[in-house]
Amino acid sequence: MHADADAFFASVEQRDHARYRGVPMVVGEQVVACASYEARALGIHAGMPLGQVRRHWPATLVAPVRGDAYEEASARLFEVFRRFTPLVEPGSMEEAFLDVTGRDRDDPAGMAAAIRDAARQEVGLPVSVGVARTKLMAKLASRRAKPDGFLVVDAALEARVRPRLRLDDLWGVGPVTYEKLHAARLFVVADLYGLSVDDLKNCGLSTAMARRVASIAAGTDDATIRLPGPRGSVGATRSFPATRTRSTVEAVLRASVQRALARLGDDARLPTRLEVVVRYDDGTQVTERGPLPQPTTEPEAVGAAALRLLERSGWEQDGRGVTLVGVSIPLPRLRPAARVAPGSSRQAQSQASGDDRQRQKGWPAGSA
DNA sequence: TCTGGGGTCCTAGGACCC
DNA sequence: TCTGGGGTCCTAGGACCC
Repeated sequence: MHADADAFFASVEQRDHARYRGVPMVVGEQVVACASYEARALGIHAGMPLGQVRRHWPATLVAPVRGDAYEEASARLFEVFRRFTPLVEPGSMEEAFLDVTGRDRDDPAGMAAAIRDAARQEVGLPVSVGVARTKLMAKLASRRAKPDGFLVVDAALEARVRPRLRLDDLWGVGPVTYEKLHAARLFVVADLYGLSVDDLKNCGLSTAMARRVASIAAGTDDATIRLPGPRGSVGATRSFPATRTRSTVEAVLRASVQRALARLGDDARLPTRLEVVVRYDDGTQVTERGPLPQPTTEPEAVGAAALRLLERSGWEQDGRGVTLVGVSIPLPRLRPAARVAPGSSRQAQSQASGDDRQRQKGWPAGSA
């Protein structure tokens, strides 16, 4: 099952403020982060500059982004999801895959309705639900069910629909991969029939992507729920008009360090590494990575390390303007307390990674 | 059909070790 | 001392997702 809140940010604002209900409105600061369905009907969509919205649709209401409200709504939404099954894989703040195998009393439509009702009653948000045999099909089903609906894809429907799926509609196939498939005159899933993984690799796909695409054609794409582990990294970036002024670039980088560290919250893990990203005005991007002098969340120490990495990128010697800088802080997979003496570290580490694999493999979904 | 920002996963090449 | 094979870790960059 794929459960996905409709127009999440906009729906939270409409829930909390009567003046936003039933009218075209958007959430955003500079650009539209989320448009209400009423606004979408006019042609407004995420990513559109707010200036353009105000020019063409002056009656459209604009709500500022209230991150805390969305976090809170997200937490309550996931509480609802977890009441139906502990096997919940978040896709983002507002959507998740749920393995409900054996929990739906052979009534997937009833269960989808129950989840939607619970989200509506308890969180006040519309949630669309897709039910199917695999994650891909469930995701496509919830997309099709929007807004505020649900769709159950049974075997007969899947057999009809799957061959006709457009490759550029597939979750996991982005513009780059689609372009390669398109160049090989492959457009829908049925065009993949008879092609091997090697054939797809010869189209320029990586091994992992070729396998994924081949499995979609074979109908063996996965239904595995991956339970979320601790997050892998925190980061912050900021874009700005192209500049070559050192004080500007360094100030933005320092501020990014502060924001990334703040994002760490109560996570007890101490970062040991740091990454600095620089984007130039021709769109190219470079990343400098390196160890911190010692594990720390001390802003001064992390900031100093960030400046060294920035220096190392050679941006000042580069003729191009800089349009974005930021940091990403990878978080250690092992808790410091789990560290062991050097003599046995290898065994301890391989054991730990084995555990992680076990966790990531999760549970098989079986067949619906 | 690109706006900005926050993430995950994969890959290729090199260093290093046994 | 050389050769081949296997493995891990690190680095830098890409693709994709919301």
